[in-house]
Amino acid sequence: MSYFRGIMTPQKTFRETLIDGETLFQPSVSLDCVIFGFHENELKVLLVKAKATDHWSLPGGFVFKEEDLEDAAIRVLKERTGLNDIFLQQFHVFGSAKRSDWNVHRINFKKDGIEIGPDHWLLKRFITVGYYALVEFAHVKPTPDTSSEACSWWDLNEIGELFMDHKQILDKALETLRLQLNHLPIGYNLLPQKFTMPELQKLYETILNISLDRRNFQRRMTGFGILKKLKETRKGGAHRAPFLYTFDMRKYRKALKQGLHGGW
Amino acid sequence: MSYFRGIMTPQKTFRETLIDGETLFQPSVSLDCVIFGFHENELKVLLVKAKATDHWSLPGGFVFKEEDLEDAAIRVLKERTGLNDIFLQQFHVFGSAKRSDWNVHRINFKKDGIEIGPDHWLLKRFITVGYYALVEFAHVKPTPDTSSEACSWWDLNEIGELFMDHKQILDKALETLRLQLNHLPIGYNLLPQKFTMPELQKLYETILNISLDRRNFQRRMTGFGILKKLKETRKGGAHRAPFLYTFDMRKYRKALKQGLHGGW
DNA sequence: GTAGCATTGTGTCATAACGACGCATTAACA
DNA sequence: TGTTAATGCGTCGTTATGACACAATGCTAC
Repeated sequence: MSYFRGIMTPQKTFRETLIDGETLFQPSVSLDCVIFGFHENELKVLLVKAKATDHWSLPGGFVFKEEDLEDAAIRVLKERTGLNDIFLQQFHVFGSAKRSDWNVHRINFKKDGIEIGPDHWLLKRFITVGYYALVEFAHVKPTPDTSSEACSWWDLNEIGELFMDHKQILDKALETLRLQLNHLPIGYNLLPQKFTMPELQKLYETILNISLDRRNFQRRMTGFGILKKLKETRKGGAHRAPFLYTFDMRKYRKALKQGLHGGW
Repeated sequence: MSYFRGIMTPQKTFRETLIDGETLFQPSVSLDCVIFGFHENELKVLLVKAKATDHWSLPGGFVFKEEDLEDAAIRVLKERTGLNDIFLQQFHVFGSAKRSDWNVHRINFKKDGIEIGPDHWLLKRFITVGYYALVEFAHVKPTPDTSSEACSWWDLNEIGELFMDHKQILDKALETLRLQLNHLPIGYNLLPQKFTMPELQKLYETILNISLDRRNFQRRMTGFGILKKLKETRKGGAHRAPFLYTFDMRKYRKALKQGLHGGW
């Protein structure tokens, strides 16, 4: 977690929260969100850039004293994306005693004209809970908080070094996504309502990082019986217009309980 | 987590730890272990019974200020089982704000002649990290700590109500075990070095809670190429002596990377 | 000892799933 | 209107799966 993302209540400024944090938040615990979207046939991740840091980081936050951990994650997502009802999965806890060099934070704060003492709550050790979220790209309005320079989508392949251990957290999220692809409605949550078979295939290929045979993919997906083929096609592409599909959620959920059998 | 299991250092008594806890441990964070074993063709779980509680609970503990979360789990496991090098997997964080009614704890402590104030660190809110462990049943020496009445194996089917939300934690551990059966060396860690095909099958059947065809099971398992068939048989049973097998760890690990393909 | 019995070892067969690939169709563009 | 490139739809041989038959073996009971 970046040390000052998503930690503000709507009523309080960043500076106030920095002082009050110890009374507001559950100590020791933070959370970080890996927010996935799918756009232009690429998997994207929403990152934020704090003013005082050199690197981009995952949007994160802390847990209010009386707040459920999961509600805190929902709150952070709402703040950064503007969305409610986000598909959210906890995937790992990062609890190394030396996840971060907190001294860096003091220096960064100082650069920003903020002095914090060595016993400040923000400099204490935090164990962070990783959540990943799947969102419909087009519905998201990336929203930086007032302490951020930026909040924007990054192509998965273009992400370099991240703040603290955030790259590891991201990698673990991707690994989890892969393992859960046959057990959770991942396609449903990343794609728009209507989508084409090539789009669905590209999503699978991106997540699994493999390439698949177009025709076999189609046979298998339709074989699951979780798709409804529409009579519309997606015109405007340079070639033959592919048919649009939607998920048949009843059958999709039913199939996922068993896990979508077979390979990949 | 039971509120006073596994929180003692070797040097300190329970009562001392109760006082020092706030300075020793990372606040807000606890961990609970679901320790699985396999014995007499049944899946077992190691539970502890605290003197002051009415219910059995999962062995758990807290995290020292400078200790990695994972090391804390390893420490708890070592204390309860006597084992090093335990197969350990983090599976979920339980972060509901109202996981427990801490008032119950005060009453229980009082029964035991221990008075703690309303601001005592043990009565604060804890977010607990669930770990499951797989151990070789025969190697374990269940060891209660000095504040426990008992520490012993329970058959999975005979476990009734547990302390706080520990039943939910156990259920989630089982669910995770099921999902990871084809991706982690679960058989290897639960079974003794040498085992028979019927034993391996029973393990699968117990974890997945289904029954499988004996002959198809054997074909599939041998088909993976992860087993070495020995020339010995397990004599002493009432009928034909089954052959013994061991895992071919090289091939096992290699196969798990892809996931053991196919059904179940 | 030996017959009975329950369990394990091994194999068969039809069916379904899978991987690799061919060819016709169609929308945009030149 | 022909070219191009992506999509729709189908084939074929191989492999994996589910269901089941029968022989082999080690204890037990007489």
